[in-house]
Amino acid sequence: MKALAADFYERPVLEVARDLIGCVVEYGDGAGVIVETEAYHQSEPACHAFVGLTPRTRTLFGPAGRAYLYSSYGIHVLLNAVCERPGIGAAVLIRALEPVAGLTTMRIRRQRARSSPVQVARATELCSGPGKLTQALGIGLEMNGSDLTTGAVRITPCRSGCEPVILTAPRIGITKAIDLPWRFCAAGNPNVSKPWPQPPR
DNA sequence: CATGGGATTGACT
DNA sequence: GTCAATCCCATGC
Repeated sequence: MKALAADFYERPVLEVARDLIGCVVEYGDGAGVIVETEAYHQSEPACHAFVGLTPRTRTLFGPAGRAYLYSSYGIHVLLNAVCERPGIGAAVLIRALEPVAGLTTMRIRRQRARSSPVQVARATELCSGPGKLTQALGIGLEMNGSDLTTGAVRITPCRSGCEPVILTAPRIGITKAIDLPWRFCAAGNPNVSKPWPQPPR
């Protein structure tokens, strides 16, 4: 399957975040369907680009369709897709995947960092979080700035006819701009990270 | 150069 | 529910 092209990413970040649900992240032998995303934009303080152009945010302000990778809490690597025009700092955080290929390798990678192998037995525990999925796929900081449209980390389109029902909710794990409903989840998918979004009643 | 705060996870009470 | 691990990098002196 052909990777999504740059014009897919060169749109308002909220649209891209929603449209990425159902698309597939591929790297090496591993792959997973995106089931959870969050949008970040330079206009709001939770976004790294809010502080302007620095060495850290260079990728964020670059061309759309690149991977923005950074280290969180010094332990985890988080994968984002850069969006909008160059000069605009915006990206979609990929928060969770439904594993579809390379599960054996994912289990080995995830098990390495754990004292207990119990949790990695479940497929739904392999990529149910932004730090987990990069570890499961083996994506490291060295991929920062790489091109998602032509590079080793690829994102391919949602299979037509398989578009999931999407839930919108406030972003999680942040302390600023916590009110913005910029989190998108595939409704009812068990691979979504906790806390699960409140379903509409 | 020193300091402090995370877009998290997993272990433990 | 609480809490620590661990490091990048923005900020300030």
